[in-house]
Amino acid sequence: MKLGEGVEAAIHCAATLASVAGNSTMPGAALAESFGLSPSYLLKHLNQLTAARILESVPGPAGGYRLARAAERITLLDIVLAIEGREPAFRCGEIRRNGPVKLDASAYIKPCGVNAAMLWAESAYRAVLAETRLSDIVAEYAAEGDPRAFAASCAFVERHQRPQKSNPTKQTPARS
Amino acid sequence: MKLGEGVEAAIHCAATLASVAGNSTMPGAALAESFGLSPSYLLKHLNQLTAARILESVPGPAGGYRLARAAERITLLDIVLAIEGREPAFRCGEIRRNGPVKLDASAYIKPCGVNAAMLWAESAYRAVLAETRLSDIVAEYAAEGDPRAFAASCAFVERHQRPQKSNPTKQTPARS
DNA sequence: GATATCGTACTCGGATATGGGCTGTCCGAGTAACCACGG
DNA sequence: CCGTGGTTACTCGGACAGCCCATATCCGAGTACGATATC
Repeated sequence: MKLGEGVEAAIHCAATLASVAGNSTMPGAALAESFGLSPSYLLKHLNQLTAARILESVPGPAGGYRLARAAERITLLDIVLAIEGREPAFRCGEIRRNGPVKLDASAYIKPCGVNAAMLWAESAYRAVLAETRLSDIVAEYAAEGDPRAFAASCAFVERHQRPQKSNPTKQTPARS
Repeated sequence: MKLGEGVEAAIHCAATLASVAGNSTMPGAALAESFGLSPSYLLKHLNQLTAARILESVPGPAGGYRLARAAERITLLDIVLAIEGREPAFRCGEIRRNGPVKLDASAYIKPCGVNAAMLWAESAYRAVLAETRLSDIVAEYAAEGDPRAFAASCAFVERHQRPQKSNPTKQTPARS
């Protein structure tokens, strides 16, 4: 039970991108610099977010990343699942069947109670994450956070965002 | 976000030990055989449960493991924390401070909102696990599970449990 | 001066090494049962 | 027959390798911008 540290980076990057106006983009290198992370490694996580349709990428000079949809329609659950994978954390190996007494498969038609309990707990975890929108994170940061830090963040975004020629049709073209 | 498979083994073993009567014990080898697991490896997890005061171990011949307290007072959270560790899954690296603009530490007296949201979700996860007692798992298994599997499990326990001479004072003596 | 063409520089994307932790196994310390012996 | 000592065998506990995934990095494909040569 340990989340990769890429989750933290992904959430902070998404929150930063939420401050980018319109369809402007921000390069991954700028995001990495914003949090003191390795640019090459952060690209991997940003790529995962792009594959999950949370971010959009624009190649070429003046390219970068932006949110694929409004921050109100992105939840923390989306980001966590994009980074950590969609399968549940608890995987039932059905070890109850591996005992010395071999029973017919009809004895195990009922799902494993342990698995059900663990999955129920995890559904509660995911429900809370699903209730937290990215816009909530940004709003809480703007309201509760230190004004200096917020201003510095906004200035950094303003300095590194690259406006795009309005071409909303052709973006993130290929998907293998 | 992926739990080790030792959690599943630990829960099933604890549920099995809940069926052991009185202060009798059950060897780890029998528990491993009961689920088709490697005895040597299961010992590691049972040892963790013992260190967490969930199980008690009795050395020597006719020794083994038993629950340290009633199954009603053992929750799934206890077992999960004993195996996976007590620290939260999400570790905030405070990457918001690592940006190029160096601010005074007074700008970060407020806790990180991302960290708070993730920890809040995890507290919901743990709350559900804390509400599920080991006795609930056993009762659900006895009521909902297949009667044949339950009877086989009870017979296995009955065959492998070792009664102890009533000596409740001196058990699990040393703790380093 | 306007336009087509070429070169360049910047971006993302995937393929490639490395390290830590979970997995799996082994051997040693300790203890209670068992048995032999003596009283 | 009962008590005592030694042996034995069984248990747990911790120390030792192996493998897989997350981490970290690099290089290549693709694209828009800018300069340049031409009309």
